[in-house]
Amino acid sequence: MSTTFGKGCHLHLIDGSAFIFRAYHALPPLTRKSDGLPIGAVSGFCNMLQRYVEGNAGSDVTHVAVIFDKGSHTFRNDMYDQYKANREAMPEDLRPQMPLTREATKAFNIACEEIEGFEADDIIATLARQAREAGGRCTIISSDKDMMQLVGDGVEMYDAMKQKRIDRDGVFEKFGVFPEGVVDVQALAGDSVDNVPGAPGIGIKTAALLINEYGNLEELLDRAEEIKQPKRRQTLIDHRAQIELSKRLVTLDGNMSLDFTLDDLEVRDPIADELIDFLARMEFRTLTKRISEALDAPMPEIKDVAIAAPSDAPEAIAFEDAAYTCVRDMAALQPWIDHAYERGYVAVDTETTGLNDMRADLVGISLCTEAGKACYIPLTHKDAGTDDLFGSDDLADGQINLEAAIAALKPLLEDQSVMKIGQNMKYDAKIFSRYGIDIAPFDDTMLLSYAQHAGLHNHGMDALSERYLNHTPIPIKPLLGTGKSAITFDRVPIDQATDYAAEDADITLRLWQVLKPSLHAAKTTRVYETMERPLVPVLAQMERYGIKVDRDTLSRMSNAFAQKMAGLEAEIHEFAGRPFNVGSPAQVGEILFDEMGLEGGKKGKNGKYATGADVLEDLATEHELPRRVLDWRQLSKLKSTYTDALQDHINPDTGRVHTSYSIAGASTGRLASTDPNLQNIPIRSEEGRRIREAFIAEEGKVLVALDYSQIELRILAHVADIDSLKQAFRDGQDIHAMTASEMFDVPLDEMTPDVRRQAKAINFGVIYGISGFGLARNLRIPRSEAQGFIDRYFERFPGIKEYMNDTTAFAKAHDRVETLFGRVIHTPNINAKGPHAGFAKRAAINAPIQGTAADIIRRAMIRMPDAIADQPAKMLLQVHDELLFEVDEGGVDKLIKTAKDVMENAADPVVKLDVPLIVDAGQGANWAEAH
DNA sequence: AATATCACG
DNA sequence: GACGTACGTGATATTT
Repeated sequence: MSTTFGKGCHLHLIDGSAFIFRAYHALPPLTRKSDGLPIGAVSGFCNMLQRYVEGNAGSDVTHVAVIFDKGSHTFRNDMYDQYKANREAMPEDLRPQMPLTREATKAFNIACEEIEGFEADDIIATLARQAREAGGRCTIISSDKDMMQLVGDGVEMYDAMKQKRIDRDGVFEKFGVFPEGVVDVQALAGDSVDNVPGAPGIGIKTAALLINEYGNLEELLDRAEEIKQPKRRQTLIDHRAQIELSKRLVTLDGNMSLDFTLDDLEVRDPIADELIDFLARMEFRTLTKRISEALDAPMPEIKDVAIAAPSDAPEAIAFEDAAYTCVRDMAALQPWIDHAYERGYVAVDTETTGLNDMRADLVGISLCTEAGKACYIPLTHKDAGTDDLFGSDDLADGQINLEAAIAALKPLLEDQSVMKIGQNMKYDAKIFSRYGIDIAPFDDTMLLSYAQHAGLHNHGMDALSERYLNHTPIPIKPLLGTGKSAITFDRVPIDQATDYAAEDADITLRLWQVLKPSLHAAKTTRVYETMERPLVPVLAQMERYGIKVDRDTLSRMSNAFAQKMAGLEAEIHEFAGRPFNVGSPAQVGEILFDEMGLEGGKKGKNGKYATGADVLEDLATEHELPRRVLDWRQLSKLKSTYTDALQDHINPDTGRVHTSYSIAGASTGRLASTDPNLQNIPIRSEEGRRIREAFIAEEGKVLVALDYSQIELRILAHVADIDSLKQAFRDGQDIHAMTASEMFDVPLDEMTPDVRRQAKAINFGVIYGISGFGLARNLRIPRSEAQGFIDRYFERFPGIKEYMNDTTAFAKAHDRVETLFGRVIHTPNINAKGPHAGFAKRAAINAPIQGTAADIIRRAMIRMPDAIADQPAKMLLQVHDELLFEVDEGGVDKLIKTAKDVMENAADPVVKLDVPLIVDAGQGANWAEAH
């Protein structure tokens, strides 16, 4: 029944990606009611297709196709590696919807085409050319200016949004040239969206002027010397190669070889069953109804069960009654995999031999596909053994072979259309990656909670289960035991392991059913999608790389510290008149205040003297002993926490130290580093700083440190809108000197270091929610004087006081504050009375500033891997306002340029800061040199 | 398990 | 007018 495409035929080509992105951005994040699958873009896409079909009833269109992009790497990336390089990554909640838009197109019985490595534009160009050569007409349904070069001679565009046809005149309106001149204009003007460089300083207007004058780009470039304006002439001469490259980038490939013909695109009527079945599966009630009526087909029933079961719905199986399955062979595993595909989501949890994801081995995997329905797949449990306490090293019977299970689960865990749900997915993802599985897409209940409830409670599974499911999870302690007799999970009997592990997956799924739907109402979808979840793979990668630490350097330092400590200890005992434990604050207090009778001993609530550094510092003027104790403590700290402990953290397999970052630990959005903490390696004291010499680059490589300069003060200047501070940052002035000058009426060139130091303390104090008492203690000045400084400061910078008042008022009204990027930090004690009140107030003032800085570096980190993908460089560590890289010796300059650029522009495009962000760079063979 | 101390931004 | 007080973290040793 097929006609050959030719004269009288009319081909419609729909730009699929344009439809999808418009649908995604125009609609609020809609989720499928039964399971929470993000579905907003698919819904919008279907509505647009439907409107398109309705609008075309009775028109002359004979052929139609929806054309999609496929793959992110195209031949244009081979030409120019920066092509489309500044594109934001696809939102996580859009990715699983992409395959569904293809399904939708097919459900409408419209041809659906995509070709790996090519943009939709090229396919469209090729089809448009074929249609034209066959003597037919072609309409491209898109408003993308990149395709305007195709217009003319039977080819037109149609802007579905503005409902406007674009013909040759329409193109002229947009570009100032007719379609044949479009690529020349684009080559000159460049395109910031696709990152096509063009000629600097030349926009569309100028470009059109030039092309119209000289006829075409080649002519223009050949005769560039004739241009009168000197700057323009020079630009064209200097950037000739870049302009020619730009032209190649914007020119569409209309000569692709396709494995289908125009005839395959003939308009077909929808098949009612298939279309309605698809729409019903997506649970689009309104659209299903409308189309059922239009096609005169019965309206199917769409189940109306929300994932978070309403209270009047039948209760999900109680945890106590849930019977969990132990999967012991492949035949038993398959139904679980099938069910996961069917539902489109599955909760996953791994059990391992330990808590260190760099070293622990996989013991088993649990899956949960609906509340109360979960299984545990034991893989490497050891034989229980009969009388031997430790059991044998043989594998227990009745377990699937590890490799076979991995092979069976890998497609599911990597399938873009199935959402994997985990609690603290970074851990499981790291384990899976060691077994060759790149788990995606995923949701993380810990991060869902963190995005919504930071500041209210912690986000561990136990706390979440208690709070949101009213259920206490089975504790792990009784299974593993404690102390010396503790066993690893592979020694836990499989039946006990099943109850525990399957329940974890069950809990995780139920938490997701509660926490995912509430994300949107909490207005934290964007924070979760763009600043929490995408960070997981980035951190996982950094943790896996680790940083090289030289054991010998640490060991030598430990010995040196031990010697010095022994000397100090002897002196201290001498001064005290008797031996005692210098490491015991209680005993130090006794010696100082009871036995030696020094003044100023203050007892805390436990009846112990305070002997903190500030106290000893004051006493040091009166006696030799306190100074010695201070020195001893410094060395003790350095030795025990750093030079000794760090050695134990060197991974024997890699020779490197692998920290673990907790994403949901700090309420403000900062990361925290644990096991070991690499965010508090000494630097302030000269002795401590030398510990950084043990953090080294691999042979032939260099460590590069990039840190934001004064980022929190810059954010303060922006949020409090202080013109003089903002201007000072724009001018690159010394901000503390400038503050001092304003406050104390001292001209900048007469500034003394001491006055500047005081202003610096005040600047930082402001960020922390300043008080006279705190400033007085920090500067060691009388409280009245400190209060005077603060009053003076607010007098000179009234906007700061206003910011503080506004922030606390907002917190009191809403019980939360927010960062510039919308991160929510709850302040539950802000309306409390008593001593809590002061804490809460200062925390509320600090949180938006610290949190915004945290957001900015998070954004930089998320963009960094793509930005440096082509460089011999790895991002290793984050220390709040600093990123540390390891890079091949020859690649230092390029890395600094790229990474600095990413960091300085990390707020874009969501927040436009009134102050520039400045990043300083250092490099060296070790961390001390790099900083 | 709680407390005191001190390392970092 | 008194209360207490700089913000955010993690690791270690001592003491309970």
